[in-house]
Amino acid sequence: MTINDVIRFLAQEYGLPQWQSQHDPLSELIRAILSQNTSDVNSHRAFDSLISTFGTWDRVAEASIDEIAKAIACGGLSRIKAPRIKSILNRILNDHSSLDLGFLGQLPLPEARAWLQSLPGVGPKTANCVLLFSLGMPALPVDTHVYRVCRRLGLIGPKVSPARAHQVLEELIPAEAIYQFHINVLAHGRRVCRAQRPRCSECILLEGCVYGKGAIRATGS
DNA sequence: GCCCAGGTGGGTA
DNA sequence: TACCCACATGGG
Repeated sequence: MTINDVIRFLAQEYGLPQWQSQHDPLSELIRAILSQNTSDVNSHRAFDSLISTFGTWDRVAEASIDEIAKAIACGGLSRIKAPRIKSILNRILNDHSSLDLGFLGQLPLPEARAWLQSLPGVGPKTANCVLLFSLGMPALPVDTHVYRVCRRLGLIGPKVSPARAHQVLEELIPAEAIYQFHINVLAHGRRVCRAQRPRCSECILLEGCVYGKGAIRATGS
């Protein structure tokens, strides 16, 4: 089985999601930070609270760390995330004089990613969320679900770290298929691969597939 | 009351 | 470089 077989199978099972930008890059960035190590319910709650409390990002930038922390407390980890959000907004204002990350769309992917990752609290996963979901760039956010499913599929070896997995998977998956791959892997993970087992016996993709012999290869079609 | 959800950065060897 | 751990809240 090849990566193209996996992509084709996922498309048959879950469809062909078409990319469309749902949030501006800054909102996507703040959403991604609030989602770090946090359940979806809590992170959405924290984002909504931040918006309803301050209204605009300029007002968030003017607020104190304590005020931001209070607004996002319902999401958890507020004492870590509030200073990061404050620092990020100040950095954007200092570098670009307005709270607009649209300039990222004009940069080559590696430069846009490097700039994002230079921000406090922004690692590869958070940076790639902004690049993929808001700007439509071929960057793959590897969260715990994507990491777990891709390991079981043999797309990444058992000793590949989550940080390195970003590079490995982006080299493996055709750029034009990254968005649908991400969406469909999450859908697949939710449906059949949740159990904490080294292999997922009910996963169709994994029949006969083990690390090493029989594992999915990057080459071929 | 306990477990699970779930990225980043700092410290250490 | 690799590993370990702190970080905080809410739902089941």
